[in-house]
Amino acid sequence: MKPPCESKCKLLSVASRLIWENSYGAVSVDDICREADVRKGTFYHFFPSKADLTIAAQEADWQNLRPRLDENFSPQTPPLERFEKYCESTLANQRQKLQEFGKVCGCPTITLGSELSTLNESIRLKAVEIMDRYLKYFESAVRDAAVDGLIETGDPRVTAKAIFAYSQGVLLEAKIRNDLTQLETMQDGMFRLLNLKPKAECV
Amino acid sequence: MKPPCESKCKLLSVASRLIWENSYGAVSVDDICREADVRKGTFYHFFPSKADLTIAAQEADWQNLRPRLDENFSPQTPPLERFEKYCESTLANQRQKLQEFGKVCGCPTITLGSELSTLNESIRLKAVEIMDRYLKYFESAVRDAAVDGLIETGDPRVTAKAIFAYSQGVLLEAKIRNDLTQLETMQDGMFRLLNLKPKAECV
DNA sequence: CTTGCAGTTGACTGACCAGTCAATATAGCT
DNA sequence: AGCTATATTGACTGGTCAGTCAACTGCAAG
Repeated sequence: MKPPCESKCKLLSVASRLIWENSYGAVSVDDICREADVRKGTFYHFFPSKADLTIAAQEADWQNLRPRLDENFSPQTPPLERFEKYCESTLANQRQKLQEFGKVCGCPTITLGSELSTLNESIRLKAVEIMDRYLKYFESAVRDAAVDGLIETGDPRVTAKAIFAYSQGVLLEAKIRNDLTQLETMQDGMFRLLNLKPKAECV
Repeated sequence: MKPPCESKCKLLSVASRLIWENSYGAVSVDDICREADVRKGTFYHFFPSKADLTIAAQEADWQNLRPRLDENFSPQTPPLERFEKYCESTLANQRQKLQEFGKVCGCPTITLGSELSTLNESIRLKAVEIMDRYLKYFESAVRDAAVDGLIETGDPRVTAKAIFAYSQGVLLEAKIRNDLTQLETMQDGMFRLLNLKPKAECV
């Protein structure tokens, strides 16, 4: 028998990758099993359904991503610089995927949420949960920027949501156009949405 | 025999609606035929494949949408007001769909493009084509606003792309959250992205 | 009246779908 | 060694998938 978790972990990572590269609907349980080199019975030993595996894979993705976000949005970093770092690491991530897979794949969570929001309530809720986790980083950065007097104040949550929506829109555009150029200048739009005070010469 | 185009048009409108409400992957040719009350042979008499029907349905959707956009973005309307009108009509459209279907469905083109950008090149290209048509409205409104001295100038195309990406991000967020509240304040973010001159008291 | 043709039908194909299950294997524990 | 949990297998089900096809229909032009 393989070391504990090997089959389960392999299923999670293969599913995560295949769904990211293709779509939920286009990836079958058989596809996932084949690439994970695991038989179907094993799949259903660990996961009650394809949708449950998908939710677990989303959570695993988040856990893998979190250290990067914790670093980008560290309270040790000046607030505006956090957005800068986030834009850079997002671009780097998409660039790497493009290089190894040949296509811009966008954000796995939002792509999946978009495909299934009307079809599978538990997957939709998982996407919302992860979106809200992102939002915490954005919101605290906006709040810290306001405290530092860098931006015209307003409801930080509203501003954070606008910036997040914008970033997801840019990512989606990049995915559909299969072209990263707009992602390279994403920071400009974020700063406009922040309503930077004129005197602020940061960046 | 039915009047000419009846079967073909029914297939287009049913496909458009089903794919909008569900997803490309979740809607089968059989589903479309059943709801259009047309037999499968008829389907394949008019369309060589499911993907071809989908592309034709996207084009038909655009043709139906165009008069609304032409009105929203009429050069007769002051430039900033055009964005205002666009936000209002988009919100109204989503609200109506939510009321009759029970779920926020977002933008059909972008949702489809997001699902299939890595899987079907011709559908991806159709989505890009339609996105570029949207962009023309946005870009000319930005340019007109600059000429009127309402905004800090910059490359109008870049600004238009940012506003478009933002609007799509907000729509996507609304779809995934199944909640229209952020869509109600979309105009604020657009105006921030426009870099309105301080003196501009429009709106 | 007949010939042609776009539109329509329904039965068909073979592949694939998600999910099931009883049998088997292996690990750690006593 | 024997027991029990968990892990694994591979064959199986019934349904659905996209797409095919030969035959049929009714209209219109010659």
